[in-house]
Formats: sequence, C-alpha cells, structure tokens
Amino acid sequence: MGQTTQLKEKRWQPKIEEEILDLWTKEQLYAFQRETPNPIYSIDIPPPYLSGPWHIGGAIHYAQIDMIARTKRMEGYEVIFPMGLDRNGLPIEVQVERAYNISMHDIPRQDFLDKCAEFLDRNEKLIVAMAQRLGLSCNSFKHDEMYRTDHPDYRAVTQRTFIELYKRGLIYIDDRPNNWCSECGTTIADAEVEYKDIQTTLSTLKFTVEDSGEELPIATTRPELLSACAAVLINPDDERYKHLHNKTAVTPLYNKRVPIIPHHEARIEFGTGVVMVCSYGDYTDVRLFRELQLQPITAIGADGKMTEATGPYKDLTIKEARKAILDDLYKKNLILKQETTSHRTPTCWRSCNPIEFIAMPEYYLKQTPYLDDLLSIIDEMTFFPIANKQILIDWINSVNRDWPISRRRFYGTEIPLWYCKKCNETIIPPPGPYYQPWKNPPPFKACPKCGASENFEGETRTMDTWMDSSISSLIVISYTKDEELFHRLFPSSIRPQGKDIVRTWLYYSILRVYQLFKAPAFKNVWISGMGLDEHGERMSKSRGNIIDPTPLFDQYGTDALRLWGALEASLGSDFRFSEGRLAGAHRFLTKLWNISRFISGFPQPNAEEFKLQPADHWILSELNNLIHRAKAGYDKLDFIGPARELRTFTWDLFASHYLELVKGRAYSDQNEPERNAAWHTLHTVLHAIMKLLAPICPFITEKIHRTLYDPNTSIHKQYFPEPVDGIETDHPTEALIQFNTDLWKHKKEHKMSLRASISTTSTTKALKPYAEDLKLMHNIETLKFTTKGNTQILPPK
RNA sequence: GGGCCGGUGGUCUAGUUGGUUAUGACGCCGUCCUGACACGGCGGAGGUCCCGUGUUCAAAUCACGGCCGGCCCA
Repeated sequence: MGQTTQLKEKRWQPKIEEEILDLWTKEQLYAFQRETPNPIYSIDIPPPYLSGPWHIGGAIHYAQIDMIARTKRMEGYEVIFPMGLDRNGLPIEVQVERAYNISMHDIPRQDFLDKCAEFLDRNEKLIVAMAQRLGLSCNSFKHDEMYRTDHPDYRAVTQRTFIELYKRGLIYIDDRPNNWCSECGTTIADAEVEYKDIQTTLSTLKFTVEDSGEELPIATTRPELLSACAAVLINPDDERYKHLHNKTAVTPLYNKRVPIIPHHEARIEFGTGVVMVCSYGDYTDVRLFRELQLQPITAIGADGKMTEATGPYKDLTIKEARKAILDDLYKKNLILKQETTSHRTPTCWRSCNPIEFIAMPEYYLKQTPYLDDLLSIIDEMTFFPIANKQILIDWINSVNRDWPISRRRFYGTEIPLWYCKKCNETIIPPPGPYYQPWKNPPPFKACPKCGASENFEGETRTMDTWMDSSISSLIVISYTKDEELFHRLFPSSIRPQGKDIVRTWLYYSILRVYQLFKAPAFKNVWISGMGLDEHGERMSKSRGNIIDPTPLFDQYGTDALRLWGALEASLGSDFRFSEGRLAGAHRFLTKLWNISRFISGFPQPNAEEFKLQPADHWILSELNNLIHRAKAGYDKLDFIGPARELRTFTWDLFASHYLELVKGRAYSDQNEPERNAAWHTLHTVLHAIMKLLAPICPFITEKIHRTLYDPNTSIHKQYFPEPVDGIETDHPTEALIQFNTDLWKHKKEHKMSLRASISTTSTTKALKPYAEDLKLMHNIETLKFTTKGNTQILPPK
C-alpha cells in the first residue's frame, strides 16, 4: 500500500505559486525538445508590444493562450511556445519623445534609438515578469532565448523578405494621397486609421455663382481647405439647384472659379445640399479628385502646417488656420451660419490625432491582386470559433488599395535600399545581413547601372512595424535558422490572437506568408474576444479605466485569475472584469484544496488490496463521463466547457455526494478490501481531476500532484486521463442525489443534527446497491426499498 | 447607408444540428460548526429566455419583420 503525504496548509495560498515557479525554472520544464519522437505543435504567440504592462484583460488573454499550449502538451504534443517581444515602431517612439520631452529630429538618430532601446528594456522586464507570474509555459524566459522583433537577426529576416518581394516587383514607389499623421510625422496604413466622432463646427460659407452673382451657401467642417477647393457638387436630383448644372461657382475670399458638377455624392439633406471638394478633406475627396480628374492643390504640408497655396495662412497649424480663416470670413460677412455638429473623423490609432490626406512618395506592397487568393486560402485554415472568421472576410473584402509600408520614423527595421546619386538607380543589397543604410557604408563597390563607385545615398526610412510582426509565424518555426525544422513544421500549427487585430496582424501575416510561399500561414486560427472593464467598456489609458492585475495576483493568485478567465466567457465573446466573480473562482480552489487535504489522509492501495463497491462504480462512471466531456471541450480550444464541467463535477457531485457517501467506509476498520476501495477511488478521481484541470490551473494541480502522487515528475509532463476500464455504466445518479437531498431536508425540517439517527427510511429499489454506504452516511437504522420512487421517512420516536 | 455580433432572474453568464419542471456564478433570505472546507454545509425566493408573426406534435433554439446595444466599414 502506498502511503500518501498529507497536505498541511488549511487553504490554498497564492504564495505557494511562487515556489512552484522557481521549481519550473530550475527544471526548465517547458523547454522545447527538438529531437522529440512526438508530433510538434507550434504556437505563434502574439509577441507583446512593449508600450506598457498588461491590464487584466491582456493578462487573461495570454493565460488563455497558455491553456492552448498546456492542452496540446497533455494531448501528447511537443509544443513550440516561445516568448517573443514586439519592440518596433511608432508608439514606442512617441512615448519616448513624450517621456524625455524631445523630438527625434532634434537629436542624433543613434542617440534616439538608444533611448528607445532603454525604454523598451525597462518595459520588457515588467512584461516578462508578469508573463512568468501568469504561469505562461513558454519554452524559455532566458534573456537570449526570447525573440525580439528589433533584434538584428529578426530585422535581417524582415529585410530578406523585403528584398525578395522587391525583386519580384511586388514593392513599388508612388506618391498618391495617403493617410498622414502630422503628430507622428509619417504615413500610416488604412488598417491604422480609426474613426471617431468629434465635435466640430459646421460653417456655411457664401460662395457665389459666376455671371448671375447668385448666392450659393455651402456648409463645411474644413474651411481652412478653401484654397484647395477644386469643384462644387450638387445632387442631380436636387430641385433647388437644377438651374446651376454645369455653371461656375466663385469661392469666397480667394475668388477662385470652380465648376459646379451634378454628382450623386452630394447628399440633398446634408447642410445646404451643396458640397465643396478640396484636396483633401477626406477619402471621398481623394476619390472624387481621381474620378473627376481635378488638379489637386496642396494646402497642408507634411509638417501639418499650411502651405503657400493658402496665402496669408502659410505656416499656421491646421487649427490656427481654421480659426484665422473663419475670422476673416466673418469680417467680410461671408459666413451665413454656424452650428455644432458631430463629424466622423479619421484619426491615427497611435496618436489619436485627426489624419490628413497628403500626397508623398512612399513604398507600397501590392495586396489588391492577392485578395481573391487570400479568400480561398483561408478556407484551408480552421477557425476557432468559426464565427470570428467573418471579421477577416469582411476586412479582405473591404481592402481597396495597396499597403503603404514605408515610415518616416527611426525605431523600426530599415528599408534596405541605396540610391545612386549619379544615375538615380535604386540598388538592392543581397539578402543575409542586417542593413542600416542611413549608417552603414553601401555593401557594394559600384552602381550596377552606371558603374559609379561613390556618391551613394542610403534610404533613411523604416518599415511599418506590421512588416516585422507579420512574419512572426516564420520566426517561431526557425525560418532561416534551422531550415530542416522549418520545412518540417511549416505552416505553423496555430495563430492565437484577439479579434481587435484581425485586420492588422492576422490579415498581414496571411498576406505576407502567402506572397512568400504561396501557402497558408497557419493550420488553425484562434480568435478571442476582449477583456472589458466592469461596465463593459474597453480598457484604455485615455479612458483611465485600466485594471492592474498585480494586486490580484497577490490577493487571489494566478490560478484563481486563470480559472476566472476560463469560466468567464465562451471563446470569441468579450468578457467583463468582476472582482466578485474572481473571488468565486478563488473559492473553488479553496474547496478543491480541502477535498485534496481530506483525501491526502488516506493511503493508496495496490490493485489486489481493494474490491470496488457499487458507489465506487457510480462515481468512476461519472468520472468517465467527465473525461469525455472535458476532452471534447479542450478539443474546441474553448476552456469554458472544461472549466464548468470540472467545477460542477468536483463540487456538486464528487464532494457533496460521493465524499459524504464513502466517509463512513473510508474511516472504518472493518472489511479492508471495501475500505481500500473507497481510498483507491478517492485518489483515482482526484488525480484525474488534477490532470484535467492542469491546463487551466497549473499551480494548484502541480502542488497536489507532486505532494500526493509524484514528487519528481511534473503533472505538466502527464497526458490527459483515459476513462477507467471495467466500470459498470448504468447508475441512478438523479435518484441518489434526490435521496440525499430528501434526508438532509427532513433532518433540517425536524431540527435534527445531520448525525442524528433515523429509524426507518424507504426509497426506490434502484438505490439498493448503495444501501450500506447510505446507511452510514445518514445514520439510518433500517433502510427499505420499494418499487415506488419517493423517499419515505418515519419521524423520530 | 452596409456588414458582423449580441439581447436569458437584481447583476453577469451557459445552453441555439428544436424535445420533459432553462445552467451556473455573484448578490439576497433562512438555517446549521456535520470526522476536508464557515473562503464551508443545507434549504429557499427570484426568469413573459427583447417584441411580434410564422414553421412545427414541440421554439430560448429555426424563418421573417421590428426594437435596443456593441464593434467594424462606407
């Protein structure tokens, strides 16, 4: 008979988790074994963006992704689950500029990069510490074994893909109007544009009709663009203006002649029904200039200030210019009306500033020719849940122009190009090293076109950070580092992520990998909902509703947080933070701990030392059901199912009914094979619960497993349990629960102690096999069985 | 204007290939220290499953229409 080490602590303490963490680190428990005989499962974990520590929603998101890794391990896979860190890009630069109150243009480029790196290193420590505290089972948290998107090796791979696509003609330069954020000083992609309702003033300006001199009122939110007005639109069906078709209007202040064009884009009910078209107020303007072949005038420069074309407003900011021009219009009586309106304004998702549309020469990656291919390639991927695939489909269907990938920023992967000043040739270096053209000498001797041997200029721009992060799935499976492994593992097994970055990270990843390999990037895609605050709002710094998980780790522990995260919402749905419900999850762990503490008081009999009783068969058959249901839930990578099944089984069936039912037998001195059967069954069920719960609550299950069952081998090296063989399957579970409820109720109604004896009780025949256990449990002297189902209890004498 | 998702006791939520008295948590009321657990046990109250129409022997679940909310796009 195997002795069992008893659990001592009266309740589960979050601080035990830290001891377990140390143990895992020491044992390098989750290190990837390349030479494994098992199938390999690779997880393209979202490398956290190092702009700040996670809020509770982010923490839970990563905990859920970790449950995927742990599930796959317990299903028998060797799992690649690296810790990655996304360290490129604009938001970092913006934060550094704010923190040091500097502009990146005012200090040497290298100094600025060094400051960014410092800032990143600080945040990295915080995030990595939190990732470990969360129990993430990443392969390694050693400094040199995590990947970083700004590492020379990573950037060299990004540049290699750029070079490859450039050579194939997929990257080109163009100077079409683009989304320009003047605060960030760079072009941004459509995917980075966010729409916000912003209060603004709608001013009605007095245009006139040429010749007739008729007054033509036009409402606009952008009076500062008046100098760039190239046309005036009226709706062809608008009865008020039919007589003006194809006449000419004169702009106020500038007295410029512009055509009046009938066009369906003018909404009859908006403002006065007449709109001015300027280069460029919004997307519609951009489209109309193209469609009507109007000559654009640049009113706003790249610095966000007005240009010469605006006359007296030159060098004013947009805001200043708007105020100044309204003052001038007012003085000259050219404003007919002003009202406040809410305008749907495109803004930069990083700086939150309204964006402008400005033509600049930028590099583009072709994407529109690939959209149909992408729509079919995603059918080769399995989506969890399938409903969230639609977000991606919708986005692919709405993409209508190529991806601007160059950024006039510094902390990013450099565009690896040089230009020959003599002949203007663009020179591409060979793939391999990491290039910094603004700093390195050119890696070639002469211009391949004109033969010049000097006067080369390195490109100063960097790439959109999504150019880096969209190849993370390749990095995860050792692209360019271990070609044999890469070919064996491509495409990677799963991409887990939140639904907020479907149109960016997911879309770009699928596009890029398809362009490089003509193949799907992933076998599976897992898209979860977002963690919201207690009022159901998205957490953000600007809203000031960030919930910091740090104190919750100390108060409730990681396992409670993870269990809460699993129980809170089905996959794909948003979930709200609630401390009360977190406390509820914590209470389950206390319960589980105490169940284990009780069971840890009994030894573990060998096979020949026990004889299973009907009650044992009953709970083992219920355990078998649980195993099937929990595994089915893990199969869907939706943890709410297994979490709920486990809680209900453990608390409402195993603890409340089975444990109480066999207490008498377990403490008895007589009939050892029957007593041992209770001990054996208690341990069997408990150990199975531990293994089934391990992906969700890795700490408490590890502690109990190592204390009771195996001090030397982690539970996280075990597989999910198989159903117990040779168990009778037909049991009256409902009747059993009902009988116990009836007895408890009876004793309560008669103000009897639960230990008080009952002289005579009768119940359904179906419960006859459990007679002995039931009599001990409720202290029944005589228990009779009838063909009728109802419980009959004789009142005490 | 279009698309997607959702609307289940006070609050949050499970369940939607249609099938007996709708799941659970938190909260609430009452009661009890019973050989692990008072961070517990036991008992209880509380729901027109957004509204309407239809399909069906049968609808929270399917169809159509409407209302409300969230997200995305124009």
